[in-house]
Amino acid sequence: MLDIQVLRNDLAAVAARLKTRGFELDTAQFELLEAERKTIQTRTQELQAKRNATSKLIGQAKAKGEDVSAIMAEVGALGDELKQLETKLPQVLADMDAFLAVIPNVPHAGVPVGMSEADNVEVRRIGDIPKFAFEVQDHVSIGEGLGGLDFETATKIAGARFSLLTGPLARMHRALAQFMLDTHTDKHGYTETYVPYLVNADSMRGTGQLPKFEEDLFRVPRVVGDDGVEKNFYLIPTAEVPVTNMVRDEIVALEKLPMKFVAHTPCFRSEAGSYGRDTRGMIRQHQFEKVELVQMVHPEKSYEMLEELLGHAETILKQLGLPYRVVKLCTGDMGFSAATTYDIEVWLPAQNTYREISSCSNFEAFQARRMQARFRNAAGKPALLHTLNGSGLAVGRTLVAVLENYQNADGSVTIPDVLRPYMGGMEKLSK
RNA sequence: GGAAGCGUGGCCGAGCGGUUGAAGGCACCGGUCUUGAAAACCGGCAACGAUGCGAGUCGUUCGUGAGUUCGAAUCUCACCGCUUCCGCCA
Repeated sequence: MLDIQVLRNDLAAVAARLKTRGFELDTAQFELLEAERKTIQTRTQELQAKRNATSKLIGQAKAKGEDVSAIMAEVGALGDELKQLETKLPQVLADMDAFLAVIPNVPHAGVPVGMSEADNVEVRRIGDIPKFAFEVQDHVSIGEGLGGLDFETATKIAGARFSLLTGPLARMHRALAQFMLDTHTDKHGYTETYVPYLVNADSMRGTGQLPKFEEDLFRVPRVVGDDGVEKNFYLIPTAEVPVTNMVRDEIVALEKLPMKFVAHTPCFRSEAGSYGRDTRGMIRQHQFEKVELVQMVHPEKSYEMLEELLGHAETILKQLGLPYRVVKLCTGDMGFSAATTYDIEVWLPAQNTYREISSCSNFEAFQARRMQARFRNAAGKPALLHTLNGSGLAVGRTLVAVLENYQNADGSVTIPDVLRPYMGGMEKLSK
């Protein structure tokens, strides 16, 4: 959510910056809503003030035993208009809120302007791309060759875009998550968290998935109470949602900042609108695991912390010996809530390209404003936090990357050194 | 699933339908005292919103939503959450 004050004071400038990310702000509509809001709100408050003052007089007169019928008639006269306005005002405010809720964040000044992925800017490349003296296989062939990767059975159990791992492959999947968690908690100072995988609509709204992107989510309806009212749970599309919402409607003490949390959770995405993309393998699934880094920080520190968080995610790839590059997303390629985003892309030999494995973003106060997530500043006043998050990393895609980058001519896969302690000392996956 | 109780400011905790935005305490900020600190004492201290250049003024908010009333933290109803007891249970 953008700051409505900024829209009031600097509408044209905001519209221009939003245009760089491909969003047309309806400034006429805003001005219309704002004018209506102002008229109704000021008139309502005026009448309320009059009512309050008169009611106070009644109390005083009654205490003295005076006749109050004349004043009562006076208040009664306010009744109709006030009642009408008091019904109208929340509607107008809700209209404005609905208008604001679908406006994406304003890109930070340092974000390259562009319309698509093609305009993203490469920041660095790390690691040497492996050379193979044989024809490389993709992770599906490798996994099926080894045994333990079975899409047919997954499809039988659930449907398309699910996977089934068994044996050493399942173990390596777990090992990766464990290794990531241990690294972030022991070396990077994050607090491990276990969170709900089903969340309410307020939480989804807080981080920006709702109201605009409901079709990307798995919705779980449930009947609540005796009156049969239906409310929804939503399966989390990322741990960002439950973890960031920990501070919703909170005012945290200055000394508690920065707050750094890591959570390993499944993530559920409907992948509506991605029919036909990445249909083979584990790249794009309805359910996948991710180790997520989340920070709530002082607004002055958020860009510094973003670089740090990005480094934490990169550490995992370095430790695993996987080649990758860091890309700064352009205005047109960023997510709805982000002010700045770096993607980390890992090298996938079978695709002969880099593929996204992590996305690290600074949301500035965009999510905090929706969540009313605040801290008490040096002056003792509540102020909005900045929130950040990044994958550290997507576990399924990391498994894919390990299988492909560590494959051998005989179809076996060498286990990266850092994973061996988590694999009972095993050095190789083979048939 | 059954029974009872409870939801008040950053935290704890009072609160007759009418100067209650809300006693008191803690925390926090400023001051006096002190070589410094602590203690003690004095003072300040809710959030959000509207409006104004500004000091300010006004409105809303006591779990949420409806209702009664000229007026609701206080009365009524529904819902949500928490606690305790019984039953069931991974």
